[in-house]
Amino acid sequence: MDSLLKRINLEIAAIGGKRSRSRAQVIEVFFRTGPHATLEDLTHAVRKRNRSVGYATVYRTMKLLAKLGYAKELDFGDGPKRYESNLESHHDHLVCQECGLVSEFQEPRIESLQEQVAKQHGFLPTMHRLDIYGLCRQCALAGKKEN
Amino acid sequence: MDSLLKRINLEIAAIGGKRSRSRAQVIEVFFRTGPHATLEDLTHAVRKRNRSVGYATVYRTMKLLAKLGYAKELDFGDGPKRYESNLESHHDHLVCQECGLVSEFQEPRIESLQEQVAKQHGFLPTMHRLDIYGLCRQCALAGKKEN
DNA sequence: CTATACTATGATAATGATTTTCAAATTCAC
DNA sequence: GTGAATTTGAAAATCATTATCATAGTATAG
Repeated sequence: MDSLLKRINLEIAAIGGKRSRSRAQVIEVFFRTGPHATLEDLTHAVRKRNRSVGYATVYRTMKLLAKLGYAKELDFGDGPKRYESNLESHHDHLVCQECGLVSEFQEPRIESLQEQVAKQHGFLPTMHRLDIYGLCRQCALAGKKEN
Repeated sequence: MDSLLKRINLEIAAIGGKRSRSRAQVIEVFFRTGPHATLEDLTHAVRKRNRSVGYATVYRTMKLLAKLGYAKELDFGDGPKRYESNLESHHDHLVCQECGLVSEFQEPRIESLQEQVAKQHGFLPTMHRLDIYGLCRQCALAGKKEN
């Protein structure tokens, strides 16, 4: 964690930025918090430690982390954007439309088919997003019982 | 087109709704307009015919079409949501991050892998969204030349 | 250590898009 | 037509995101 923060600070310095306590706190909270947190979630979490951190700082820090490639912005079409660490290997999402649960999966065969499709279209892919919406196991079972 | 409108009106009646001229115009314009139109696009297009149609009516009509399954809401993470007809067979999107071009593709093998993944997770899928972001052929070539 | 020149911050305001409200108009069944 | 309902258009409210600005903090050169 400390070495990660150091690495990020180096990159920030490299693009002409300076360190800051608030930002470091946001970064630490972000990597310690579960995935799919909203800006509001993160702001709340940071403020538990340091009451004086403003929403704008959390916002700017997350934009910065996204720019540097450490965070990914997610948008599942409902409320606000969510953020997740980009340190782990790539994965896609299963989103429950009933309870909001977001789970993750990897499927290399899908990835490679995507590459193929892009190539066929002369398209140079930089990233993709695959979200499957529906009912998670729990909600699917609950739904069945009701009928 | 007329029969489509009739069918939609029947469904609206079935859920206790009434017809309306403005709504019919929105629906017609929507199906005649190219894909990936925003609410603003649609409002403009409708107003060419009928100056008095309000943005709210376009908004409500599109929500209704989405609810009935005739339209799909798209959100590519940039500006406002876009709408496309859901009458054609399912497809996914290639989104150019440079010029904004959105093209479509179908890949049944990806679809079936998605089914498999969902099943493995005990997940009951209702829909999915796969967007590949990157550079379209044109922009990829333009980028190469610059270097 | 201090001065200086910058970046970062927090509060707040501005923006942009979506959604709601409400009185008036329209539709439909009778 | 009449009455009970839905729909409409304009405007306001909401919600999330982004920009602004004066102040505070950080790095660096001397």
